[in-house]
Amino acid sequence: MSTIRGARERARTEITAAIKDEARAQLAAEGAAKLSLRAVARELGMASSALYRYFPSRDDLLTALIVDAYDSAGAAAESALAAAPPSAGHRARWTAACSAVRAWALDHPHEYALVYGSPVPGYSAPEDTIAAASRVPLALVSVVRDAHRTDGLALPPLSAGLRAEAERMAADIAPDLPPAVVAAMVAAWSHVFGTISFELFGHFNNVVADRKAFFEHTVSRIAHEVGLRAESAGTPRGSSPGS
Amino acid sequence: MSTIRGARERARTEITAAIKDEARAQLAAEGAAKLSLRAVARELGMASSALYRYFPSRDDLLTALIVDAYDSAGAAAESALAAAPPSAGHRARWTAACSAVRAWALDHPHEYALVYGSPVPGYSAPEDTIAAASRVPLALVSVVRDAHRTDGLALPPLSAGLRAEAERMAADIAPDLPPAVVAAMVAAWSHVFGTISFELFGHFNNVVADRKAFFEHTVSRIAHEVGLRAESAGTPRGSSPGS
DNA sequence: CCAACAACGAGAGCAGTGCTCTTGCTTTGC
DNA sequence: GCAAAGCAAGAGCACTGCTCTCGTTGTTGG
Repeated sequence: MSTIRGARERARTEITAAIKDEARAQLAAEGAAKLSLRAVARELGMASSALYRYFPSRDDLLTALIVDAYDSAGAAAESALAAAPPSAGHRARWTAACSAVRAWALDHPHEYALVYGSPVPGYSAPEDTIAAASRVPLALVSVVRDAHRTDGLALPPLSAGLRAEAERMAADIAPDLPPAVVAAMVAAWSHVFGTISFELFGHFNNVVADRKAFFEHTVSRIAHEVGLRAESAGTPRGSSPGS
Repeated sequence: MSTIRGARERARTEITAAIKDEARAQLAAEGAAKLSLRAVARELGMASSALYRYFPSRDDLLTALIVDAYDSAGAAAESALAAAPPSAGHRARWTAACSAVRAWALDHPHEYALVYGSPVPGYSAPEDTIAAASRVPLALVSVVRDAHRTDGLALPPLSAGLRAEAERMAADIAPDLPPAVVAAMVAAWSHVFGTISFELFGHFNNVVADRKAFFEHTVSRIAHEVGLRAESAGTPRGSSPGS
């Protein structure tokens, strides 16, 4: 892995990358449904059968693209957090991470649809995707964790029926956070992606015009729901949590 | 339309229905991607080319199924509301409608994915789908409207940046409701479907175990976010909004 | 150094797809 | 009663994922 030994190995990694690049280009141009192995091979000047030496099936190629897409989205969220240090305020970091994910989705709509839309034909999420898939939610968790350690969190309400499940989730995801916060985090996660999906998949057509404003307002409400206090220290909490 | 005139018209409506039924069966069995016109024709004992007399293309068949799916989901929400009269309490009706949508989604996962997942290949949301697509959100709005008229609503906070957009949305969707409530309703709508989508599309795997409990808790939180007061009249609003 | 071996690229081919066009047949409307 | 329109069927085109075989080429152990 460290040093490329022979010409053959070098060629293999290069061709594998070229295939993925061309496939990604087709994905971006036409969507996952129209991604064709033969078209990729044609564009690369090779026989379609040769492509099967690198990816045993079309679904395997798609899975590789899925992992890359998860990583790409995760990297966008992480770099947004890196650019917004804790001194900027936890709520600002939360908004920055969420907006970065939305910007990534708008920039890569077909890749977003590939990972957060309906699962493809016969695919079942392979194990190797879960690490990449976890990067965005983990980035969001890290913001809340930082806030919990420094300023503290306003505990979200937790219904009695969810207490056991919330404790289980907390043990799995973030044992250092209160179960109520972890449950609210999972809800926040699905709310953020629900909003992005609705915008991207056309459900906001004729409904929401200023999508950016709506998203930022929603994300701010979600931050409040998770327990992130209002920004400037001292504001009690009642007045205007949305701005 | 009212009376079926000739044998030919009768046959046409019957065959059209048979095609849709068979297509729906294939959709439920294998998903939208594997729905094949030729397979439908084969199963119906007719030539594939004959099918084009009824649906000019595969996408048109899918569009018909999409409209039916929207209608089916909307009917599920509406009948849940019909079964839960206003006397049952607005929050109970809200929960009933949301749970009915979730139950419908779990019962018809491929149809749900067809309408709320990533849009199909050469997608374009035709005008004739919007009426059907509006049934579920309108059902949710009706619950909130009833609550607004009788018990009143707790006004959700509205950030300054969204005021104009919220007023625009309110004018379009529900002029009789406060803009802040309408904005919260749109967010609630995307949150509910984000949660259902995450459950259905596998993003809750290894995260949420008790999906029903999580969904009901989330829906209750959303109700609070929209402004629906706690159930038993008299409780101020601060104590336990989640239960 | 070179022979055995594994990886590789290309081509042909199979089964399947959406869709079109032409050819007859049947029902409808004047 | 007859022309016109609606209809079913078949052949065919261009495309897809995928498999198999057959030479070729790079790697590697003796």
